[in-house]
Amino acid sequence: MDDLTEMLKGTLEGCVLEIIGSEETYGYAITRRLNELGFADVVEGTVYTILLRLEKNGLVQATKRPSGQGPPRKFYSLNEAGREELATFWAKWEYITTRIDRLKEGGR
Amino acid sequence: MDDLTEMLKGTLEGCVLEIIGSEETYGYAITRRLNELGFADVVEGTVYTILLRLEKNGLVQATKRPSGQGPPRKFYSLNEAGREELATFWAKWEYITTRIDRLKEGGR
DNA sequence: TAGTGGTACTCGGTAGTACAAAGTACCAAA
DNA sequence: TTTGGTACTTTGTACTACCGAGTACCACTA
Repeated sequence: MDDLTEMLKGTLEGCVLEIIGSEETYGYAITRRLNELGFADVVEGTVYTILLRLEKNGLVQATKRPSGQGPPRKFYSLNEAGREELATFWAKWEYITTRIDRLKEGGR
Repeated sequence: MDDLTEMLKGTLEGCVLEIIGSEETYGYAITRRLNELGFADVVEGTVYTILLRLEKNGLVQATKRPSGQGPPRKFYSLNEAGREELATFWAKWEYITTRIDRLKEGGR
C-alpha cells in the first residue's frame, strides 16, 4: 500500500497509546508492532517523536531498564490521563468512521 | 464532538472528492454538506483550500456559473484523474480502517 | 581484534494539511 | 441603508509524520 502518511496523521498517536495501554513496552518494539500490523512504512523516528510528545503531555510514564541485548530500553505505561486520552481517541475514531462510511454509501 | 482536525487530515480531501464525484457542486454547498454529515466544525476556508489544491493537481474541472442568489458559483466535477484518485482514497481508507479495527480488538 | 549487523534512542529540519482570520463581493428583505 | 445570507480568495499559523544523521550498546565472526 503506497503512501499513507497523510491519512495516518492524528491516528498514529492513538495507535501508540493503544499499544502501550495493552502492555508496558518500548519504542523499538512499538515500531515493530506497527510494522507487523500493516503500517509497514512507519519508521522509528516517527514513533520516538510520538513517545516524546506523549511524555511531554503527561499521558505516559517512562522507566528506563537495561536490555541485555543492546542499549537500555525506555518502557512506557499509561497513566490516568493517558487512559482518558485513549478513550476519547476511540470515541473520535468511531465518530469519524461512521460518518465517512455513511458518506461512502451515498448516504445522508 | 470536540476537535477532530488532526484526525481529519488526509481524509477530508477524499470526502470532498466523493461529494464532487456524486454530483457536480460548488464550495459553499460542499461545506454545508460536510457540516450536515457531522463534520460540524469544517469551515469554508478549509474547503476552498482543498478545492484549489484539487484544481492545481488536475483532479477536477471547474466552471463558473451565475447564481441568482449571490455571487457566481464555481462548480466542480471530477475528471479521469480525479476518479482514479478517489478510488485509491477509498482503498487506503479500507486498508487503514481494517488495520486499526484489528488493533482495537487487541488483535494481531 | 576489527568489522558487521541487530538493537535502541535522540535531534534538527522539512513538507503537507486543516484552520483562523480577514477581506471582497453579490443580492434580497427589513 | 443596513443587515444577513450567499460565495470565493488569500495570508499566516499550528500540528503532525517523516527524513536523515548521529550516538551507543552488544553479540557474533572472519
